[in-house]
Amino acid sequence: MAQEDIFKKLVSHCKEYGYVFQSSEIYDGLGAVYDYGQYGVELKNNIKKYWWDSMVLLHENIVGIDSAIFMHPTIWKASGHVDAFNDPLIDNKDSKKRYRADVLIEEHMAKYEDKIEKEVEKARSRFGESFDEPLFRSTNPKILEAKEKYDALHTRFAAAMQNSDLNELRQIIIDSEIACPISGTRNWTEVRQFNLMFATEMGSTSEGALKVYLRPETAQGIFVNFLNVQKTGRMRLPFGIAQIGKAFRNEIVARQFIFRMREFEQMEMQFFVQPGTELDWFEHWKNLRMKWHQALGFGESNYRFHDHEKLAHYANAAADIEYRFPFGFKEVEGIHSRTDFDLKQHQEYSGKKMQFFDPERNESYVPYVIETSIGVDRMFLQVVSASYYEEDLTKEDGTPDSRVVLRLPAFLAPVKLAVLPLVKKDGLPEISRKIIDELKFDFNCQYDEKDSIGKRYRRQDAIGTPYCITVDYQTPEDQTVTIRYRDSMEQERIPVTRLRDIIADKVNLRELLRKL
RNA sequence: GCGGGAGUAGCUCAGUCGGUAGAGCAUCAGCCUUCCAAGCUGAGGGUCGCGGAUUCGAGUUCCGUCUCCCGCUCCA
Repeated sequence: MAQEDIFKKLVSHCKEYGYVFQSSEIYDGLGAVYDYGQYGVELKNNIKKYWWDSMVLLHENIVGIDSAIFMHPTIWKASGHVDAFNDPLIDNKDSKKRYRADVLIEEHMAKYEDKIEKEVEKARSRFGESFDEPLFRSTNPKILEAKEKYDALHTRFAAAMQNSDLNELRQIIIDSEIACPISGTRNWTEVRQFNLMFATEMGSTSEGALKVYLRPETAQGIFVNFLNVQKTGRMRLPFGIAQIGKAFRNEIVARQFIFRMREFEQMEMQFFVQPGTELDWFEHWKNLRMKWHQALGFGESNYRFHDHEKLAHYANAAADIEYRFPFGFKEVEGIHSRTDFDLKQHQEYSGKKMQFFDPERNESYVPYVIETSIGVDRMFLQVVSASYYEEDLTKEDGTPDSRVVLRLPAFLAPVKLAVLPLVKKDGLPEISRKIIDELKFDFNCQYDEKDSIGKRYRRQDAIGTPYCITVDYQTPEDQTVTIRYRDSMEQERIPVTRLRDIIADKVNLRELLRKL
């Protein structure tokens, strides 16, 4: 089956079985916003627990926080989000390609610079030893002409950017005769501004209200609490702060189901280190995070690193962990060496010293930061796509059969076990209820007595329940039940009294964490 | 935003030339009692995405609009 079809099936499976619903569906939906259903929320919580425990439980030098979504607006000036994420975009009508208007102009300016350098090189080889480069640069007419054009363009461009003058940006592109690299035409649309951040107002009256943003990333909540946590927790470098929380971004186009949403959830950990050691720690976290993914057993070949060539303004190294989704390898997690950029910015904007006194070195400095940042929703999609199987089976009588099964790792499964009376009479339902009453304190259980036993097994397969306990006529005689395994469909007979221990052992997170 | 595709029951879809809504599965109740979906009987569920136009009459034709899916740029 085509990958795209599988993805479509997966999306409707998520809806049909209560994992993910379109937001505001009865009102025609709200673009790129989704709700998690009764099973989705359980799976999501389990994913978050796996991450949280792998950070906070396993590392004595990592602690968690939960910072507010609203933050002082200056934080986003300091972080660069206010400026860096208001990209002016322009489309070429012929090639249908979209570009950042500022990048187009910058690339055009770079051409003038190239031209100048080429002239210098040419002259250098012509004059040899006697070449006076500064003199040449300041007198050669070709260079002066290029330089003049460059300067004029630069001045105009800088002014336009400063004033956020979108019409002027478009005019610069037209006046500079910049053509689309694909179509070669100059058939451009208007320049439009795309705001990454959601703005709202804080204050009960409109006058005097403070314009605040819904955070576009959770990281800044960690940075601005760096001193609080370091001091109150008596933390010493290296140490980390973990956080799980919602973030909001106005995506230009937001699609591919829950892969790219306007409201999404992040699991971020900022690890503060001594300057100079950051690249070692970067490698360390890259590998550890990859291990965390692979411990789920979805197949090592379905993961890869993608090292960034082009780095963000705050980073000196960056890599993504990509997973092979039905629609291709896509980024699930980013590991970034953020240098001391963020803390330094906050130090400057807030006037507070964002430093750590290192007793060994007997000096204070701004720590460097390694960030691991994973999207909960993307992780959710990874887990679901890795677990979704349409199986062809053969019945005992040889006729073909099929089933849809979510092979979720037992720890992540929303429902751990279903207790099913073989038939709906002769006291079997009562025994089943009693078993659930014992187990419901430990596990998410389900009871089902409707339809044939086979149908009930299939229903549990579809939501990914790893274990089905069946109460049959032998149960009242010797207090045993059968446990049926979702993946193999095989059954074992075990005493009712051992159920709790056996299941607890299988759904425990411990074994997973031990692999890290 | 631009281009392409699609909206009819919870799901998958049919619906002829314009004549007032249909199937399978699912759900619920009952029967049956059976260890791997699709046995029997019955029931509930639809302003056909929304608005307008044409018409005696629109799920069907026309116009507008909204939403979803796919591709292009950004990112978790």
